[in-house]
Amino acid sequence: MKASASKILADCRFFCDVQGEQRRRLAKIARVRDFDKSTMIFRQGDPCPGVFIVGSGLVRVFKMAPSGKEHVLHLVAPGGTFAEVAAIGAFNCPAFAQALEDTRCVLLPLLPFTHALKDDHALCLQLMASMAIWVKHLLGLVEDVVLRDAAGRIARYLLDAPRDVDGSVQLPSLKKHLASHLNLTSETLSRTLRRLEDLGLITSDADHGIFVVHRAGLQAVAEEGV
Amino acid sequence: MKASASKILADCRFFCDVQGEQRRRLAKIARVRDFDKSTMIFRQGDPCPGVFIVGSGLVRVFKMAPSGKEHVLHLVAPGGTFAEVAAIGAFNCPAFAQALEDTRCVLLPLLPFTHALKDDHALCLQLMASMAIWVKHLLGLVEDVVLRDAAGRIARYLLDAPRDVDGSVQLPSLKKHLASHLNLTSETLSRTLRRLEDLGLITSDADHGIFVVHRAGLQAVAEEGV
DNA sequence: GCCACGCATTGATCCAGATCAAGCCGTCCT
DNA sequence: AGGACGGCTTGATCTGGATCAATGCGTGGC
Repeated sequence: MKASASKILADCRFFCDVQGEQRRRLAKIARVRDFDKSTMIFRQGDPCPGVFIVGSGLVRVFKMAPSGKEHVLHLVAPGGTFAEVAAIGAFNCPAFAQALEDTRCVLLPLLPFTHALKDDHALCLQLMASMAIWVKHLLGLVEDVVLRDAAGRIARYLLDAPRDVDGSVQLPSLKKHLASHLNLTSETLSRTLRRLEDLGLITSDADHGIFVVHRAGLQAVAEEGV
Repeated sequence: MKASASKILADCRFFCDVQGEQRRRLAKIARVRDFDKSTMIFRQGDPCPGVFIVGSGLVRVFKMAPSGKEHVLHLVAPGGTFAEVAAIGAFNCPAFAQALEDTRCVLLPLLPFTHALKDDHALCLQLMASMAIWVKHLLGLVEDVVLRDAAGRIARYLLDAPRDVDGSVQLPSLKKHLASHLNLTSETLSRTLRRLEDLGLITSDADHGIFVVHRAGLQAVAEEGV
């Protein structure tokens, strides 16, 4: 579990294609950071500390309205990164980040990271592509929240989510975080999952496992609602 | 009005800092494209033709739900770009683009553009920053749609929108497009503007001019709603 | 000039999902 | 073991904004 910085770098989607000298350079500036469950890693408006890569654990990145309402932008699992965009764009953290479990991260501190970016064209191209993917994710988010109803969003989530070997989808630790991600209350999430179950599209079992029984049916729900 | 390709390049936020040889290279691959009012420039799912830069006119970039409901991601005025992200990330167009007026664009076709990107580190860095800004815009959009109510979204729009010399805010050509951008119906937009007017926070006059009378009050609306 | 069409405004109604409320269950702490 | 707490489910109600509908207004075509 408690991997070294270079191991974490090697295993992450963002940087795994960066090889040789560039990789060594990144490894050199990398710093390991451990966070206890539920500690806040940074807050909206903080100066950006650099790029984080999750080695183990789980991180929740979310926005907060002045009213206190929260919306999770994404849940970052091992191999994922966060704060890349703020680091690249050189602005303050646009959201909060919180460890949902005991979490080990690698931090590439802002200054050496931007220097590396300036020097290294290959790295730059690499990151460009990763950023484009992040934009795509955000567009999906907007599309979801704006153009789909509750059932549609859940259906899309289930269809897109990574599946286990047995074909089941594992829900995040807490349903309320998933609900917030889908811009729903946990009550509505609960009700809608039940409805999908009653329709025979999915089956669920303890603990947090969901089987998609009727893929085409779910697809229809994602596209047409209800 | 009908500027040349290199003039348009020189005047756009995205590329205006690209100088000398790089600029010449871009100018060389640039192609002028004219679109009549209300023609569709590309459709969601189309292969990405390259990066567009608006020289004159106005372009609406929007998503469409299977149900037919639309949501405008942004309105691109002269000096703005669109399809950059799809070009950089090498995926298909994630949205529709439509000319709202007679519009002249510069197109940097995909292939030569990506080649230029591969060769030119300075250009790469430049675009990276621009992309980060686009991400920030999207985050603002998500935040708006998810965390604010109708009045809050309109208030934020009015506060952020560029002001004329006399301090007035000019609304886009059609209110229904603004409504769609804010994820509202035009009815609700109309009603809410009236409400803000009744509260003495803004005054409006024909045509499409809005004066923010009570800035602090609007700020409060943006943050706390109603 | 006159008509037709599309946009804006206003009113009446409807509905998805939020909110409020209650009960259940698992887990952690002492 | 007992109890306190937090998350999940389910039911009842409320509400912001959508939808439906009617009217007025400006613009462009003929």
